[in-house]
Amino acid sequence: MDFKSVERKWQQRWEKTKLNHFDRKSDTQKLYVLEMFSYPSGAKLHVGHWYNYGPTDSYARFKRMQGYNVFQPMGFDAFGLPAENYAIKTGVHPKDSTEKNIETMEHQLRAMGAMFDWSAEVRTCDESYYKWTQWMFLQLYKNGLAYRKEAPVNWCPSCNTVLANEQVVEGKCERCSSVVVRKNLTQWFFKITEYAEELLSGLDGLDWPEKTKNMQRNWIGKSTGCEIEFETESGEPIRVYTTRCDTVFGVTYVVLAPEHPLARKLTTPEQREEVEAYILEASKANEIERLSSTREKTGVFTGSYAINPVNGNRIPIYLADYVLATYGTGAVMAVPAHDERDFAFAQKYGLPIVKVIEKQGGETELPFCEDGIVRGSLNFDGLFGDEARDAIAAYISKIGKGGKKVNYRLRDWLVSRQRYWGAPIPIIHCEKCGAVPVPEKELPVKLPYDVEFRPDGKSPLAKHEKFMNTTCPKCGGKALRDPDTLDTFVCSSWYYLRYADAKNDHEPFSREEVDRMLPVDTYVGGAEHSCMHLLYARFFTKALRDMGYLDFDEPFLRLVHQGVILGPDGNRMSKSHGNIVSPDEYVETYGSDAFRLYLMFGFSYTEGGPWNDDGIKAIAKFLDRVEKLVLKIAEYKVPKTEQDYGAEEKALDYARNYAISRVARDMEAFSFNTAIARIMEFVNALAKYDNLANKNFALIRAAAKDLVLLLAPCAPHFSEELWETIGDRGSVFEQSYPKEDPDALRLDEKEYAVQINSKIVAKVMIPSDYDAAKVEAFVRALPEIAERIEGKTVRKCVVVPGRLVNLIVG
RNA sequence: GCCGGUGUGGUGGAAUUGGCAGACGCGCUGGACUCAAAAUCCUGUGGUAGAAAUACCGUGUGGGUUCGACCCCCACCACCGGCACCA
Repeated sequence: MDFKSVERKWQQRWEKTKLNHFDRKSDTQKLYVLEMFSYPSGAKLHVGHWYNYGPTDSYARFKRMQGYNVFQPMGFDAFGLPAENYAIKTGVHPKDSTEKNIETMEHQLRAMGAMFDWSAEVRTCDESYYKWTQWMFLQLYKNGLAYRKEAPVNWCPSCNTVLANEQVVEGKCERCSSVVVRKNLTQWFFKITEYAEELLSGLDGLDWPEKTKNMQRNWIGKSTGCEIEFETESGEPIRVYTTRCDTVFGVTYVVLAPEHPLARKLTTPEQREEVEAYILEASKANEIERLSSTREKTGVFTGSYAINPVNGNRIPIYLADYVLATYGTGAVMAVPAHDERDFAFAQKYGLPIVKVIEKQGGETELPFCEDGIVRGSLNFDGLFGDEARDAIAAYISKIGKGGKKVNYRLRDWLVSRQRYWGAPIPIIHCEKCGAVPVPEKELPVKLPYDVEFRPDGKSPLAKHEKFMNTTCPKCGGKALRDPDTLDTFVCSSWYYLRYADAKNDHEPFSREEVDRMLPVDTYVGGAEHSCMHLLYARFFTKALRDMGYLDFDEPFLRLVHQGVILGPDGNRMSKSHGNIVSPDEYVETYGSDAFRLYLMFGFSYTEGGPWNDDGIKAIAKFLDRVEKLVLKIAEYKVPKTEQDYGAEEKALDYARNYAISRVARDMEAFSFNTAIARIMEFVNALAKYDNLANKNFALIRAAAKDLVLLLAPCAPHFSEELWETIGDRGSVFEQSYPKEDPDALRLDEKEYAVQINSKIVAKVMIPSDYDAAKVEAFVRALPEIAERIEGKTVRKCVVVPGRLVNLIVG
């Protein structure tokens, strides 16, 4: 088959007949199949895109043939850092390079022959899209879900610019190798923590990989503990959070994160110098370094003391960078006897270690960090674990020094970026009125084109006077725009909603459309988005629901992660490894159907693996074989008289129906490699039958038609072409997916493995309708079995219906 | 360091979830067609021993549970991925 002309022919025909356009008027059941949209950072589609989109498109086509009204849109996540970095390096404007990349990629996506509904295309960098991204920001702001606070950024003092984590290599700037420090800026946050509980509990009802749900659970990190207030001699109390309040009598010091607001206030004059040096040093350590547990604990004494509320002990206050400002209260009570980090720190700085928990029924070796029996803690002695924690928390609450507290590890989402290539934050800063939202009718706040985005200490937009200078919507006085842009995760947190109503120019989407089309039924994309994108999108959906813009709780009902295709050397494909495989040459040589089929057959979809093209020729051969066989069968004339239906016909019919049932099951499960294997088996059976001298033409023709239908989702152009020859009128994708005939799958006999003492000794056919007793009798009567068990007692007989008999003899 | 995942022939990968390990391919062996090659078709193909029937071994390693373990439990090894010292 000349795949090039065939691909062209059918792509044009699909386009003309609008085959891939979602039918909004139809009342058949909708099915929203979504692949994570492309990020056009590279100029071209890579194997990873193909691996995500090709097989998933086959799933979508399969569901369509099963009768669903399938919606499968595609778009581009077009804002982001790489385009800006590329611009800084080459001088090509991000808008120009991005638009060019999108053009190339869209062309390639169309050539893939997927059933994307391009009429719903979305590009996040278009004004018509980011206008509504800004609108989203304003809604969150109006509902108290967006706020400003100080937060540290990675700062390169030499480039005078903010760096992404990715741009910090071993604590140094990737461009100039200066040591990166952390610097506080006032930035916008979304209050995702307000939804922590629902984001956690909502996971239970989702058809997502258990692994991913666990990752999100850990990321949200709910814990139930106790907040405790420690008075200080300077008057300002320190609040700490602990999950081990049963150890509070063993507290021998308190530790604050170096960034803690009280850090400086609690420092005595004689400790000042040392503390300042430590705070500076801590600001240099990048987060990864700081989180390494092999790193030696460091800290510094503030000179101040706190009072342990339960026993009045006077304990020193330290700063140490093993305590994080972002978790809990940014301060911990240290119990060296029962916490490994505190133990190591106490040993290093010579702090007392007081044992207050004893191992139940054993020697207590310090640090002892498990639950145990409370000792040396007044009337709490003898209590154990949760019992002790409940009692002590209640006591702390009674004396007004805190109490039980649920804590989440999840932090609010920082959305400000000091960058150019993103959606401007629609806020105006007025000296009199403060932060004032841009009125909705003035959206979008357009991103100006003529901007100096080379790094020099300011957000690129801050240098654009025309952009910055404006008037305050409230008082009409002179005011400045927010110079920052939004994190691109904001853009991708609602795109799946926009697809439902992509051309709407007076609202982001109509409620009616979005409630009809959403939630997404099946979402397919990489596992690297488990914690960020997938959590942010869930947050947006819930927030929009609470504001009354939509009426469902979760955006993605089912989630599938495709695996990663590695380079042939087993490493992740990257320019630096020099192991990038381009899909283009394969598509050029073998055609898009063969390439897609190879991706589906050669890997376990959710596992991925190193690239290896050994099998791709075989796939092309397989398609040739199918073509020859089907075209040959298409020539057969079915006689008017009825034809024989004997054992061979029954075997073919079995193979056909077995394939139908298994392929459907495997396609549903994204187990594409086994689905294709079952189709291959069917082809083998069909070819075998075709070799017979006498054949039932009606049966073989019907079987060949089924073969084309089964193959259609996986090799769409190829199958359309064959269907035109052998099938009925119309597109193969307008046909129903074959349904298996249960009668044809019913076998009179089944092969049993016969075991004696769990070793296989024979294989034998046994009528399918035999019950366990009959099967046992049948097996024991077999001469070769009878001979083996003669004179021995059969102590037990295990029968697995349809599979196996195990005689235990002694 | 912690968390998660993976480990099956020469190779990509299957295994109805505790029931015949290695489906379906690739590669390789032998054969047919051909002067020959390619293409195509047929045959065999986990390892060891054996002419063969067959026997033994075999799912990273070592234990365990079970009539029966790639699958469940314990300990360990290797590789991959993620990371927030989470108090």
